[in-house]
Amino acid sequence: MGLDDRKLAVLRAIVEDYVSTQEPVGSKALVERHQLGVSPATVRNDMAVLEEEGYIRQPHTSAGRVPTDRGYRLFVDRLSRVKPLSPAERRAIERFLVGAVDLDDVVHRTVRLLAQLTRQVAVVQYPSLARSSVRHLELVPISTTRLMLVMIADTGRVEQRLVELPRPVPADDVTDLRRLVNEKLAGARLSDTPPLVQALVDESSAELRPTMTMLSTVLLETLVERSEERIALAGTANLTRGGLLDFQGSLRPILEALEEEVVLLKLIGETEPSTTRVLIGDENEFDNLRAASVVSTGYGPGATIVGGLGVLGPTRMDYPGNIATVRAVARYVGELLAQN
Amino acid sequence: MGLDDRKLAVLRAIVEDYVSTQEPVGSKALVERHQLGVSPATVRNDMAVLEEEGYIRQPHTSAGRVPTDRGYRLFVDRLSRVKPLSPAERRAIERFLVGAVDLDDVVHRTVRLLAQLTRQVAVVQYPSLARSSVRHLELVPISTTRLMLVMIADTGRVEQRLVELPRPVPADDVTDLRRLVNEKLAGARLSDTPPLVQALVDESSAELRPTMTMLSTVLLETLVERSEERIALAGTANLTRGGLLDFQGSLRPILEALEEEVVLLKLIGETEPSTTRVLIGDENEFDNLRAASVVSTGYGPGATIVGGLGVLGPTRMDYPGNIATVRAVARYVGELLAQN
DNA sequence: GACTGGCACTCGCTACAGTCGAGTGCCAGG
DNA sequence: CCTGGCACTCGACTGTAGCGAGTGCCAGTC
Repeated sequence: MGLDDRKLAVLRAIVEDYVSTQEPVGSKALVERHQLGVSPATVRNDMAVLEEEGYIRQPHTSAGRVPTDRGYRLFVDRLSRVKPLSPAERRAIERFLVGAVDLDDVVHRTVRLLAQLTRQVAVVQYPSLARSSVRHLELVPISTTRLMLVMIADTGRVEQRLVELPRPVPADDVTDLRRLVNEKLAGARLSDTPPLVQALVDESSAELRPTMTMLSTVLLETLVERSEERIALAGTANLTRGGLLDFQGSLRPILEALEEEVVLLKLIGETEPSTTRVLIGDENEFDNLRAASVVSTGYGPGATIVGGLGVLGPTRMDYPGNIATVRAVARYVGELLAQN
Repeated sequence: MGLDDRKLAVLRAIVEDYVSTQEPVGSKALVERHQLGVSPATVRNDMAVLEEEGYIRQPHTSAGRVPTDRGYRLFVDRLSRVKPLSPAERRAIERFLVGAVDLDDVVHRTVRLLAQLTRQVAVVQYPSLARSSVRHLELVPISTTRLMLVMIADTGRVEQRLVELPRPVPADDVTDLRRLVNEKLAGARLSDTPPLVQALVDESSAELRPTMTMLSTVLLETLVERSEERIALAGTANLTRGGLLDFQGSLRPILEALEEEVVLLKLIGETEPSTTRVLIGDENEFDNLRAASVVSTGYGPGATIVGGLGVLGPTRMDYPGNIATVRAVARYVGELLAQN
């Protein structure tokens, strides 16, 4: 495809200028602001080639050039180094995350931090239940025919569900149930629990069986089927930066997409181990987000990954900076989780 | 102030037309669409008076009239009847809320329902801890020096916190602690707990005292001080309806306000018993929301109120409709909570 | 063959003038 | 007190013209 070093440098310069000024960049401005060592005319020739190859385009005939999604992709893959964080940013991360008292707190602080540092919309997935193990199951009698099932996962997540019992169950039986359930399930990965739950029913005494059966369905629902992923969001106000230029004038589709947990999960939840993923413009599968880019990564204690986090913004975003920030925050959160 | 019936009818007509068409309304259009029984010229005279009194204004000299915040206020207080809900809406409410399995589920469904029915931004406050009583406290050993404290409130809310212990505590002691704590606190309103917690420390054996002291601080934090209010939000995409006319062109301040839990709580959380509150434009205390109106009410099982819910939208909103919907949804949610 | 300076051209943006029409305020008459 | 009529205002829209940023191309130079 014949892109020599200088053409790549031109592309890089176009991306950088456009990201920072938000205006189409012309050949003259380019040579003035970057040391390309050639004249505007030469740059124009290079730009013609870049345009032919689909890396940049002209909004109007007599305007400067703007990177295409493909151009950003090339930039991210080959032309940018991850920016090291400034000491101020490192300090901000630590200051923000120190003192979190529980998982909710950690997630909320993280999502706000990300939004603030990147000035984009931030998304943080709670540690996925599918990747958690059962730490403890608690049964709390609410009335004679109602139990509250509380599941505490090793990732810190706590899920509760109400269990309607087929008939009144004495307190001693509840104690038995609690013991049985914990003996069988504590320590198991949530994804491995279905056969164990079945075994619980099979092995229980005739007396407890009806209650255990009822309990088991709720257990399965809580642990596996309804396996609720939770999501925290912050910084939507950042979408309005850059006037109405980004997102071709309408925030509507973006806001709609952000309300769909399913969409967000697809965007940030499916990260391969320890990779930072960048989705640019129409690379992502949702029509509503064709004008947006997403930078996401997985996080978790140590090397394991329990959830995803990331930021969403206009395709015209500071990729190197955002990638660096997302990675750094994910690492800090991982360390925080490892301590607990 | 000399507003006779016809002038009020004119104001009502202006509000209704403006809300539905979103365009300044002129005298001619008014007499055509409403049976006022007088000529445009007469209506113009009335409008001149209404303008003098501050109920309507002209965006430009040669344009129609638009209601002011004060005009909406008069409309809401004296000129509108609450619209009865359509059967379709009633059905939608029931269909939406039936089958909720826990509090989170109820709140999420409610907020989505509200957003969908009113086509505005919906806000639902979780049942306030301050208005809840302790149903049960659970202590779950995480390691020898760490406990997970889980508090289950009668409103269905479940809060958890990690407790760092000053020294290892054997399992039997945890059982004792659990019993002591529950004996003392179960059934108490959260706001009444501080002296009880103090009593727990004072009465505990020398052996348990250090642990109990540590536990008590976390208890107080969880139950009272950090008494976290939680909020669910939906329908932000509705802010983009009506182009950029509403909110004078910028969603920014609105989105910023919606990210502040404190702001939302002030808006919907401070409702006097069983009243529906309407805040119009600059009646609310936040500068960011001067272009917005809020309709909110309290909800709870039976006659008690445990939290607030409401909608937020442009001052140009369908007040009668939204008031009716907010009330109806609050009533349904109250019934749902009463069942549990 | 690669780069450069020069030049004609395109086209969006802004300013300005002119027209149109919705809507008003006022007034005289019923 | 209401009404029809009338002059007036002023925003919205249209068309024209000039400006200027930016381009593509070409002939000339190293």
